[in-house]
Amino acid sequence: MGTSPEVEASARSRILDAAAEAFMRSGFATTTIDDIAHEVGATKGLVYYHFRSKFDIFLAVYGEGMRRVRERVEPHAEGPGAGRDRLVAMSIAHLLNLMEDLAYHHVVHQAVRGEAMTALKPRQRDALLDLNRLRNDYEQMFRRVVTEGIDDGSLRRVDPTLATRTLLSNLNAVDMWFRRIDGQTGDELHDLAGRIVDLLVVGLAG
Amino acid sequence: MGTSPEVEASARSRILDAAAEAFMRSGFATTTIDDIAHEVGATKGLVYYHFRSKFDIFLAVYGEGMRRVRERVEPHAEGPGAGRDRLVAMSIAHLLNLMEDLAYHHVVHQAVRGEAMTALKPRQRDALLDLNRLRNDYEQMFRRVVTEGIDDGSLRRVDPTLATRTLLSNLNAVDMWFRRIDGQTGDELHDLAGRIVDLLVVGLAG
DNA sequence: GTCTATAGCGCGATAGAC
DNA sequence: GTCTATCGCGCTATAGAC
Repeated sequence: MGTSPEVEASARSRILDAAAEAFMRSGFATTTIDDIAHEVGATKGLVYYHFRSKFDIFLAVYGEGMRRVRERVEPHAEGPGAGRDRLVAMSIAHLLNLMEDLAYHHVVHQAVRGEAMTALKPRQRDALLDLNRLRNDYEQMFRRVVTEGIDDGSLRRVDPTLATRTLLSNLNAVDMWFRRIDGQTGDELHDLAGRIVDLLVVGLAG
Repeated sequence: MGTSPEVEASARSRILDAAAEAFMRSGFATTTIDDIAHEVGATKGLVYYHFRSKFDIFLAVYGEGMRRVRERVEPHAEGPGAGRDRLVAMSIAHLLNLMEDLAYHHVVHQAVRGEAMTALKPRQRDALLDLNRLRNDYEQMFRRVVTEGIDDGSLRRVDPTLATRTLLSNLNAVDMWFRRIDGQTGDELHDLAGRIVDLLVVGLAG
């Protein structure tokens, strides 16, 4: 909501980007406010003008990351196709988001693992619970499509909860080893994502 | 190597157990030496008598965890069976170790993700590199069996590196949600492990 | 809005009693 | 071998200048 289009990113969003990078590199507990400020090219003062605490920054990154991945994956959940096809499309979209927005994804993953647990003020606790609810809804969306795939015969009869958990934690685990290489095209990323999803959907045995 | 059998666990191993639990609960960076000492029912003094630093404790837990999982999985890698069958046996053994030794497994997983990175002294750096080599050998053992499975026709033609990475990170991701329930029998754990491995090997689609 | 300076304290590590 | 006491650093967070 700036006054002119194409302006420089706001201080707030530059701080969020820097924090996401720093949290990915060092983890929440080890990252210092000075690290974040330094990455922005500023000092602590700026950071504390825009955010009340380190944990509030973490929450903001978590929220932004969830918003972005949902926006990208949700459209593929609906539609006329078979459950299996929709699940594949969602999974590829999830992976592309991971690859193109690695730092934010990494922070969401940290949050899901329950890292970054300091002593929370009530305000922060509520915000965290809200975000975790969003995250559960996201998983629930995958589980729904898995169930529909079983019902329409495009997936075999597996435990939907276990299968969804397995699928998502595997997609997320890609952030452990994936690092974007310079010059990698969108097509190459799409191909890699497709091969990973194929391993999960079709399995190792034919 | 105590002087009598069936003695109480040594102080050193009680500290390791306590540290593994604490690192699992709070992560390396957030865990304090006091936390560990408190869990042992002692004070800092004891801990620093047996270990030189917090990171040295982490390394010792990492090493012990790697030793245990290797000991349990390695025997299944050899033998006359098809690659696929050996891979399934190894994966189930890996999961059973995870479930029955959750805290140690959790710390190994943290180490593999590259958490716990403080400024390392040369001595610690060398020890860490040694352990990471052990860990790479462990993954290499899985990759070898995957390749053999492809060659003998029991697995389909996939990229062995990508497939192994996917398999292992998925097996490890189980530590995110698995919590041992009281009264769970060994058979129940074995059954759960089998269903997870089935999802990975056979896939979601038939 | 952004900076500098500093308060305040938690925690890793050490010294030394028992 | 285990405890108590304490040092000293590094970091979150705040106060106040510009």
